[in-house]
Amino acid sequence: MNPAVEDYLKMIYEFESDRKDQYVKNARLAEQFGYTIQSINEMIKRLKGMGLVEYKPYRGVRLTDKGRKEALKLVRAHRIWEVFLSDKLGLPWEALHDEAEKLEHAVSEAVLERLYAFLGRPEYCNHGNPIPDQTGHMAPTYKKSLFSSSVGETVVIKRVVDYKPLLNHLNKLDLSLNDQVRILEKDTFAKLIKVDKNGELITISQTIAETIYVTQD
Amino acid sequence: MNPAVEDYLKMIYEFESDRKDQYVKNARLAEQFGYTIQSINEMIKRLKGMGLVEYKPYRGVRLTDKGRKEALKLVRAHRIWEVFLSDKLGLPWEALHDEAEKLEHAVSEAVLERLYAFLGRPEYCNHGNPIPDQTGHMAPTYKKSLFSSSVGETVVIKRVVDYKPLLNHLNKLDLSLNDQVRILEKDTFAKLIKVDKNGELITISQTIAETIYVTQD
DNA sequence: ATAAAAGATAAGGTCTACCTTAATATATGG
DNA sequence: CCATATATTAAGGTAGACCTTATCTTTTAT
Repeated sequence: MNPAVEDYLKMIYEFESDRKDQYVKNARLAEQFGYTIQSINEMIKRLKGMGLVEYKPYRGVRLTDKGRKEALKLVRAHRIWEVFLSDKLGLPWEALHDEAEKLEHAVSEAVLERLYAFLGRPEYCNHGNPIPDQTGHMAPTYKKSLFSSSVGETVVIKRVVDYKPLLNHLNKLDLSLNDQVRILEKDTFAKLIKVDKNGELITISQTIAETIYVTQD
Repeated sequence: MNPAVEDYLKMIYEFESDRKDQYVKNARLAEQFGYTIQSINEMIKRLKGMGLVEYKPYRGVRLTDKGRKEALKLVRAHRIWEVFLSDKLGLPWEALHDEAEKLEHAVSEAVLERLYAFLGRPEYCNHGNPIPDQTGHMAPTYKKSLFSSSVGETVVIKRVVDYKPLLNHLNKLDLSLNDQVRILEKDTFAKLIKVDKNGELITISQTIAETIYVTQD
């Protein structure tokens, strides 16, 4: 279980859970990693040999139970490190992902459990993604997007997609996790949504508002 | 600067500073890593190509300033992680080394500086080794061994060699960093030293007592 | 139904960091 | 000062994880 293998498992896991694809296409992995499809194919064979994925030509790849278990460990490590980096070291949220990406491969389960306890067993990371426990269970994922909210509603930002350019953009808009906003106006033609945050008017494009998840307050 | 290269630099650094060898012999590196001399030779050539070491056949290898700077970064990262693992997560000292070994390669300088500040800028790690600052400067290394102390002296344990079997042995003897002991008896023929720790009589072999460093109280 | 697009496989290449076996050079001790 | 032990170099090999070019197969869309 080296870092390369681990990265593949995590990526496949994220695709599976993200869009509920039955099978993840090799081409999508290639695109995401920036590798050629041939490299992906080779690696998939290796993963299959290790019993971590099942693979159907022209269909794609899917995690086995064993593979999913491994992927969850990584997701868990990643999110726990994000909480540490943010809560204890004060790293800005756009920097968390890349640093956690390195740390997640560098820690034994024993240390991870201690770190988890040290952080107070958080349920969510600093982008609002749930942290699986040792058995793989996790709190629900917020699924209601900001753009799907109705005018007049007051909502709280609970999850954002962990993608650096997006996070930088949200910084510019002065939007963070747990911010409360009220929907003032939604223009489905102009593809814009206008919200109020403590008297401040913030205009957000539909594309961006669809990557922000909220709860009704 | 991949992990393999980093491990070599750190090892060479440790040999250089440990025994003040002018040049580190390839064979010693081979022995320490458990690799063949040929592998060492290849890697040394790579390191030389990167300008990290100078190499004289039949003499050995020595860090260049650039190499030493890199090695110090690693030593620093290693020791800072040890403090974190011990002070914040409560890991026993015999487990620190192996975990820190993985973490030291997985962290950017920016995060390391934040971690260092979070820990209160410690001067020494939990085996008593000094932590270099960003410029490479560090507090003095304790050099007086327990075995070199005289009968009747009261000393404090300030540094131990970071070697797991030794640390396990010290655990069994109930000896830790910052323990105060009084030398009761030193038998250079039997190669034993007897000390008193809070009324407890502890017998230590010369070999072990030479890996424990103290200050006079 | 078939052509174009998408996907898979095959063959051969690179680089890193290891390995082994064999030949050669140097150092040093008697 | 020369033999032996030690150290170095050379040549060729492996596995992992990537690459390219070229061929072949399946899906899907008209």
